[in-house]
Amino acid sequence: MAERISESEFLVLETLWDTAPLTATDVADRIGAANGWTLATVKTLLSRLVQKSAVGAQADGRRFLYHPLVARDDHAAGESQRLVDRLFGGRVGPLVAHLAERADLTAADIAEIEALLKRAKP
Amino acid sequence: MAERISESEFLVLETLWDTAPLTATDVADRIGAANGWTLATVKTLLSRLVQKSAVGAQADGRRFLYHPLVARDDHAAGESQRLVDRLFGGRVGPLVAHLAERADLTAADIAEIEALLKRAKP
DNA sequence: GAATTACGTTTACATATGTAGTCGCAAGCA
DNA sequence: TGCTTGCGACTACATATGTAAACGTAATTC
Repeated sequence: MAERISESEFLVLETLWDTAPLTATDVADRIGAANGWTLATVKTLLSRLVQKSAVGAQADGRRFLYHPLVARDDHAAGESQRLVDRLFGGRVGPLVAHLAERADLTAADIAEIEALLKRAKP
Repeated sequence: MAERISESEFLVLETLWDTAPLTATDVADRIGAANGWTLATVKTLLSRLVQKSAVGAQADGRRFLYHPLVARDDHAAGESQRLVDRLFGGRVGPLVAHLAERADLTAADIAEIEALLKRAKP
């Protein structure tokens, strides 16, 4: 399902997108210290992700190997859509306008987007 | 401050961006029913927005006239930046790519963005 | 075989958020 | 002047989220 994923949960999910499957300890080793989390915290986040069907767990002996059930792209697309809907009435133009105004676009970005638009054109 | 504003609070803020100042009752009249909120709920949301310094309250006799303290554009820009940072490593290109792939771009959007990019170009 | 270790599960607790009721007071109406 | 009404403040309670300890059990080590 499309259960909402929290910020911390997202960081765990990112780790699994990067490498999967991983055990809870693996995940904690990779991002625990960086976020100030103990192994216990990582375990809780993994459990909640499993509950939300965002992550799957395959038994491997007495432990679990966790792997993502939602695609990174799907999640990103969903969140992007949410933002565009909420803040810009579903219009992408104004979003890009905002980002462009804040000089967040490099020349490479511009070239990339222009190429994309050409392809998107009917 | 740049306190995070919740979804419900955002809806109240939107109302004030549309028209300000408004009393709590005014806000409730405008968006209460549509969201299934009672006046009490609207009052709580307004209080929280005031606490977060996102909304200001000017005493008008016994009641308050509420008005936004944060600009709609600033909020939108901040949230957009957050999304881009979190999901796309700060790169705008991939964000647009996602939206383009999902066919969320109309011909008008494309024209608009192209015009924007031309202007943004050095 | 006993002690320690490695796991997942259960439980815990604080803060944020969604949603709303109650209280106390001031203002207007009767 | 007393009653009603309108309003903000305070209080309340459920769920979500951040963060983690305790518990029970299986495996590994000595």
